[in-house]
Amino acid sequence: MERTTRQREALRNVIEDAQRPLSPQEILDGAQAVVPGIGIATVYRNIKLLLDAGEIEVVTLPGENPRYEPAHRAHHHHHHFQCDACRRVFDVHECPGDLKGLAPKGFRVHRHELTLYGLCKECIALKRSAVASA
Amino acid sequence: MERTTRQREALRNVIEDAQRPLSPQEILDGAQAVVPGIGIATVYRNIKLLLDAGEIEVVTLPGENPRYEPAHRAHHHHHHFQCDACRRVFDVHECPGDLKGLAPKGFRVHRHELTLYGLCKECIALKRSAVASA
DNA sequence: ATGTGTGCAAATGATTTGCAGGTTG
DNA sequence: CAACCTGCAAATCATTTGCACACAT
Repeated sequence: MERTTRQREALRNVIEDAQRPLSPQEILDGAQAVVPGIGIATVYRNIKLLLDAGEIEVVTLPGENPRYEPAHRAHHHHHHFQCDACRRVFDVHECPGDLKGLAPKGFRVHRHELTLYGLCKECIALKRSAVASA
Repeated sequence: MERTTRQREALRNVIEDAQRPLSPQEILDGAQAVVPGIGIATVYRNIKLLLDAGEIEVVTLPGENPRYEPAHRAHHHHHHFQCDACRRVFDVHECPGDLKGLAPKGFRVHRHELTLYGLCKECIALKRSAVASA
């Protein structure tokens, strides 16, 4: 049965309080403040536990190391938008829908992942003011 | 100046002849058949060279190590399919089309990446024969 | 007390780099 | 023969695992 430890509680809180998906190292950094001496191995072990328990979810974008966020914040089926300027990632709740027809014949499609790239609202505004002040 | 070596030629051919993006290890395996003794370091060094030369392009899927494919094949807009069983990656030439409407309002979408997941033809066949022999 | 959890360090797996010797132009 | 290349092994980087000890229940 799963036990309650200072380390696990600290890790849970760090992930919960973050306003964005965190990398294992970022999670460790946050937990160090509460439980000095906590090790990176404990972070990885608990990430796995929390994933299995369905408390957190992994966010994997192409070419980037995995990050983790609370499951309740990640909800149901959704996609991501990454800003080419600020690199931040936003949730996209729209979905193109059924894509099973796209695969080569004979293949079976179970699910899909979509990442949109471009400029977020804020970076568009920043660019506009930069041009204006030029 | 860049020189012509058996190793480099072999690597180029393996990548060119493949019908799908290859991992460094897959490239090495293919090249071993032509140049026994070729090492993984040579594969990585030449991948970097070919990337800089614009001959090949990187394919990065969420949570996966990079794979490489010839630039002329990558230049056509396309997507990827990854088999949940054998983990191999295949090109998908179909595209759902315009996805600009999916992003939050105020965002500008420049491009998108789509990855389909499921079972490839071969793994479906393997599963079928496994069931048959059970 | 009993088994889970933790820290440390060694083990992985992927990729990079230093070095000494081999090959190309 | 000078510069470029290669193979090997050691070095990184991120992540995993073995072990002995600590701790929750």
